[in-house]
Order: sequence, then C-alpha cells, then structure tokens
Amino acid sequence: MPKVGMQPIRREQLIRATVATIAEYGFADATIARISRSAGLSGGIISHYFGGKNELLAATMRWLLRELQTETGRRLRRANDPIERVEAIVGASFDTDQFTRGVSTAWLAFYGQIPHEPQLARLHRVYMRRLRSNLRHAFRQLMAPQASSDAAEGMAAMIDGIWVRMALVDQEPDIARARRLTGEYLDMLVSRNAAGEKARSVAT
Amino acid sequence: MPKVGMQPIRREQLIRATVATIAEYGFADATIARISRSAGLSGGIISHYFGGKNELLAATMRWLLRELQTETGRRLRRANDPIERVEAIVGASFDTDQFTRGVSTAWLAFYGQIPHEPQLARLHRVYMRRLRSNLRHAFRQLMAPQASSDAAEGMAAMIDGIWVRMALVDQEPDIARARRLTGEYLDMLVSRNAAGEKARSVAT
Amino acid sequence: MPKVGMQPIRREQLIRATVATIAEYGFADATIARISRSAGLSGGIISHYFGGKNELLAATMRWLLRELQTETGRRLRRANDPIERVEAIVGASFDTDQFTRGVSTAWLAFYGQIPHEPQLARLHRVYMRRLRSNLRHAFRQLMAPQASSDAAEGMAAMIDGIWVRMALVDQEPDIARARRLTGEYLDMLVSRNAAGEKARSVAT
Amino acid sequence: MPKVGMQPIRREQLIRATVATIAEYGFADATIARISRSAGLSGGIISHYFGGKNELLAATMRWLLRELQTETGRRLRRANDPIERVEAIVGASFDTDQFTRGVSTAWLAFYGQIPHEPQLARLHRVYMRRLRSNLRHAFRQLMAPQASSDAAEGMAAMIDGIWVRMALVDQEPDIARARRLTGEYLDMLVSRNAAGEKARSVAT
DNA sequence: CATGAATGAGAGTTCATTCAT
DNA sequence: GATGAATGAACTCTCATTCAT
Repeated sequence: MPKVGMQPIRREQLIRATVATIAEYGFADATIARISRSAGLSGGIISHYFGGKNELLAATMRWLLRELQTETGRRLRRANDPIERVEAIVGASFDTDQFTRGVSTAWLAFYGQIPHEPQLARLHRVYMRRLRSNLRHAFRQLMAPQASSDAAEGMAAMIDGIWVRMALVDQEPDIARARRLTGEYLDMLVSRNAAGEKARSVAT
Repeated sequence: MPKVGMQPIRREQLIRATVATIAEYGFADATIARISRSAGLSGGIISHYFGGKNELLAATMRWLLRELQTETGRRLRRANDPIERVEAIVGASFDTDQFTRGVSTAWLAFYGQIPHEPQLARLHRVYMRRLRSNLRHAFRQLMAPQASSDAAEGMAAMIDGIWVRMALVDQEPDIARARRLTGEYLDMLVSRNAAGEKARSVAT
Repeated sequence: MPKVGMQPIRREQLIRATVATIAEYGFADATIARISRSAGLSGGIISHYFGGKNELLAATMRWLLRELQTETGRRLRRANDPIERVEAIVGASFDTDQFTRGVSTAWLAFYGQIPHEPQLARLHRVYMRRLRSNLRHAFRQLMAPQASSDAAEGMAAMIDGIWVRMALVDQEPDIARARRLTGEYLDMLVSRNAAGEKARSVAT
Repeated sequence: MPKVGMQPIRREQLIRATVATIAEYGFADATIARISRSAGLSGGIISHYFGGKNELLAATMRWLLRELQTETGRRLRRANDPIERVEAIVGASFDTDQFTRGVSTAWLAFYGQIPHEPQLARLHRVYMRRLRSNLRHAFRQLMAPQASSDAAEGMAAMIDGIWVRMALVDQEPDIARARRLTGEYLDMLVSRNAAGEKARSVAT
C-alpha cells in the first residue's frame, strides 16, 4: 500500500503555497510552476489533487473565506449583546493571524478576479450575504431598519476599504488603527442613531 | 499625405478600449488582441503607440487617475470651507461619469496588480498621498491632529471600500447610497471631534 | 501593409507537412512541433491558421478526400458507359499521384481515428456515401438491384482492402496489380450477373 | 498467503480491457489510467505485468492475432478440399465472436499504428505471411500459379476491406453480407480460373 | 500482490512582440 | 500610419513510469 491519507495534507500545503505565491507574484504570475515549487512539490501534483489550476484557486479562496468564517463564528458565540456582535464580526476581520500583508494582497488579487470567474463570484456572494445578514441583524437591534441597513453597508465598506488599503501600502498592517477606526465608527453609528432608547428617525 | 495628429486620438482610443476590455475580461485576459479589436485597430498598433502592453496599462491607470484628479480639482476650487473641501474630494470619487461598474471593475483589477507592478505602484502612491494630504489638511481645520489623521484614513478607507464593493456586486452602483454613507460619516466625524468649535451641520 | 494572401499558401504548406509527418511518425506522434518543423515554420503558426491541431487534421483529411474526388470527377466525365464509370472510380483510387506509401499510411492513420473523432467521421461519411452512390448507379445499369448493391459494396471493400494492405507492407504500392485485381473483379461481377441481356437472379 | 497463479488471469483481464478501451477511446486516448480502470485495477499494475504500455499493446495485438489463428486452425482441420480450405480461412475472419464493432475498431487502430511500431509490424507480418501462404496453397490447387497468387491477394484484400469498412460504419457488422461477398468472390475466382478442371459448385 | 502518490517530460495552446510591406 | 504574418517563450495539462508501502 502506498502512503495513504496524504490528500488533506497535500491540499492544505498547496493552498498555503498558493496564497504565498499570489502574494508574492500577483494573480497573473502565480503560475503552477511557482506554486508547486513554493510547496516543494512537482507541478503535476496540482492536477492530481485539484484537477487543475482554476480548482486550486477556487479551493484557496474557499479556504480563506472559511478561515474568516470560523473566526467570526468563534467570536460571535462569545458576544452578549448587539454591540459585541458587531465587534465580533469586525474583530474577526482584523484577527492577527489573517490580517497580514500577504493575505491581504492575495485577497485583493482574488477580488480583482471575482467579477470574471463565476466560481469565485459564487463563493464571495455567499460570504458577503452572510456578513451583511449578521451585521444587519445586530444593527437592527440598535436602530431603525433603514438606518441599520446603511450601517451594515457602511461598516462592511469600512472593513473592505481598510483591507484593500493594507494591500496597497508596503507596510505591515496597523492593526491598532484598523480597530480604532472601526471601533469609533461603530461608536458613532450607535450614538447617532440610538439617542437614549428612542431611535432617532434618520433623514434619508 | 499622412494623417497628422493621430497620436493623441489613437492613444485615448486605445486607453478607453483597455478600460472596457479589462472590465469585460479581467486583467489576466485583457490581451492585446482583444484590446486592439475593441478599439477597432490591429494588434501591432499598441507597440507603435505605447511601446508595449505594460506601458499601455500604466498609461491607462494614469489616465484613470488623472480623470479623478481633474474632477477633484474642479470641485475643490469651488469649495469655501473645510467641510466643503472634504465633500468635494468625496464627491469627485462618486462622480457619475466615473462611478460605473465598468470603471470600478477596471479599478479593482488595477488594485490587484499594484502590489506587483512598480510602475503602477508609483502612480497609485502619488495619488494616494495627494488624497490623504488633501483630506488631512481639511480635517485638521476641524479637529485635533491625531483625530484628523484618523479621520482622513477612515474617509479614504470608506471611499475605497464603497468602490470595491461596487465592483463586486453585479448591479450598477447606487450613487445615492454612496453619497449618503460618506455624508453621514463625515457628519459624525465632525460632530464628535469638533467639541468646542461649533459644528456646522452638514448638508448631504 | 504586411505580406498579404499568405493564408492559402501556408495552409496547403501545412497540410502537406501534416500528411508527410503522419506518414513518417504515425498519428499519435505527429506533433505540432514536428509538423511545423517539417513545413519550415514555427509551431504557433498552426493556431494562427487553423485554430488548433484538430482543425488542421480535419483540414488535412478534407484535402485528401477532395484530391480523390477531383480525380474521380475528372475521370467520370470521360466515361461513356457504366463499365467505364466503374473503371473511372476505381482508377481514381489508384491514381499514381495519390497512391503512394506515404499517402496510404496517412489514410490508414486517419481511418484509425475516424471512429473517435466526429468531425473526421462526418467527412468520411460524406465521401463514402458518394462513392457508394456512384458505384451503385453504375452497377445498376449492369445487373439486378440487389446484385448491384452487393457489387458496389464488394468493389468498395476491394479498393479499401488494397489501400490498407499497401500501407501495411513496406514496399511502394504495386499499381499494376491493384488495377489487375480490381479489373478482374469488375469483369467477373459483370459476366456473372449480366449473362447476355437478361440479368441472372442472384441467390442470396 | 499470496494469491498464486494470478498472472495469466490478470494479463488476460488487462488485455481485454485494452481492446475495450481502444475500441471506446481510440488508440491515442487509450491511456493506462483508462485501461486499468476498465479492468478494475490500479494503474501501476500494467508495469508490473507487462513492463510498460507498449508491451501491453503488443501483447494485446498478439492475443487478437492468436484468437484468429486458433479459429482458422480449427476450421482448416475440418476442411476436405481446397475450396473448403479457403472457406475455412475466410470464415474464421468473420467468426461471430471476433467480428464485432469493438474488435474491428481495435484492429483498425492497430493497423494505423503498425507502420510505426516495429514490434507490431513484426507480429502482423508473421500473420500476413501465414494467411497468404494458406490462401495461395489452396488456390494453387484450383488454378495456375500466377492466377493463384492474385487470387490469394485479392481475397486477402477483400477480407481486410470488409473489416475496415465495418469499423468505419456505425452499425454492428452484417456478417451475412460479409460471407456472401467473399463467397461469391471465391465462386467467381474458381469458375473463371478453373477452365478444364471441372469447377465445383460452391455452396454459400 | 497491489496500490496510488509523486514525478517530469512533452504535448497543445496562448500571446506579446517584431517587422516587412 | 497601420497591418497582420510570423515567431518563440511560457503556460497549463496529460500521462507513462517509478516506488514506498
């Protein structure tokens, strides 16, 4: 019998190499040769385990999203009120493990590809819906419906914007600042929209 | 007799075709053949006018940035106080001409490439510095230095985030909402930080 | 303007090189590299003119069939009676230009591929129908319907069999013998089935 | 304890899978993976039992030829005169077990490869010589030497031609017609050439 | 005896670039 | 000024083979 049970090990090995290679060379120049070399394996192995490059890329994005969702879930379970729930969602996005230049560069590369790769688009759509749903649900307990929808969209935009800017600046991300910006934004959203207990009607 | 003065015409023709082609096919699949076909010209013409594909891409990004800066400048010149200056900067970003799905998709594609293409990185760095400088300068007249730096960064992130999300959703951008989100964010930033000085109410 | 009107020249050049390469290396080992080298051109040119290898192969088979049909047509036009018509069809198959080891080897290679390549199958089906139709039409004037159908099939099988055996023997084809075998077969078919004027009924 | 005597079982299992796979996918696309999957075994097994793919292919052709020769021998032993000997040889070629579309497709595929694979060429040459020798020997007792040589070649061509055409048509072979065509051809050959000796009437 | 993990050579294809016209 | 013929390097993918288990 051959070495058995290598599949999950090799798959993760190759996925990590894909993130690293995209981060280093960009999406267009993340070739199979570079990825497999980065994983210390031969090029043929990618077809063997993933069927092709596109599947590897999709698996990589799925893996990145799952990491994020797992962390989000972990934090949400510890949250006790709506504000803590928003903080959990935001906090997961800036979790130190994921929030590195390499990962943000890979994210940005995937973002650039999403509009043209239905498989990636589908993965991202699912993630986006869940994020929005989570945020809206939390905000709805803090303000009027229309305001909560905008708050959710605003907070999501803020998170994405910070991520994007991290990838575009050649420094390691400033986590403290990311937390401060989102924290204060949340603070302001809540203060403005929920004066006392009676929600102020928001002029649209 | 040879047609003279074709250069600027052809260059813009090709640049517009590049934006359209990237928007349609993505960065990786925006080939010279497709771009030139979209421009109604032959493939060889790109070397002729730009020297190569990379130069065309750089010229395209420069062109996109310039459009934005021109609009920003035009609006800034009409602004009478710091708040109007911020509004001018934000407003230029969501100007109806530029703020379309096609353009945002092209932007996102360029963003994904910036970390790996020094020429693009340089162009973007210049733009980013100017944007940040403009925002900080305005905010500094409205709040304390540390707060103004964060406010500038936060507003920049919000703008980028909204742009990115526009490209990732398969609908035409909701300009009204973009203005509302940034307008309220500005409002809150000013209200919170401008204790003492009398906060001007921001017209959205 | 570039060199113009190269397309038909290059296409025939590449088709001839394909026949030669298949004859030399066999179907499986007739690679693009070998074919284009044999044509004195680069490998990329095949995509340029044919779109891909499969299209080149189909074009090559079409070309071979057309050569045969042209020669058949030429001879048929000179035939004055049913027997001469059969002789024209058979004779075209053993025309000295086409009836060489190289061509017969290429034919055999295509034959082996026909059952698995719908495009080739379609081309061959058309050719086969026309051949059968021509033969039947001629034989029908010489004998009873059922007999003429069998005679047509028998003669077609004889032609194919001789071709195949030519490719399988490492000598240049013996044209004289091919003509003798088919000639005598035709002779016998006619004598047996058309005794005098009244067609003898054939026992099945 | 190890399973003993698996070798002949596995070899035949793999050879039959090879015929089936070639018939289904063609020579070029009959990969080791497909063949071994069709045999319900793993890919590595082929090297184990045959040393490599080429050896498996050669063994498969040898097996096909042997099947034919065995049947030919069986029938020849029951033949009582020259005409029955020819009928035995022809009959073996159209034996119902072998004369199926699958087998004829595989044959045709091998035929296409024979000119380029010395090992296959050798196998086929031996078979062809024996066939020709058997046919000539029988015909020599029925006609003059030169005529008998042509008759043998003609009959061999007829057999091959019918086989080839079977593989090229997408219907199951019409065995009755194959027997009728060859039977009448034999009849005619004997009638024409056996002037003087009294031609035995051939029972079809 | 049998597996399937892993390799690496080689295939077809794409594409930016060059250049004669 | 503009074309498109032609190249050749680079890419993805396939596949026969090897080998530890």
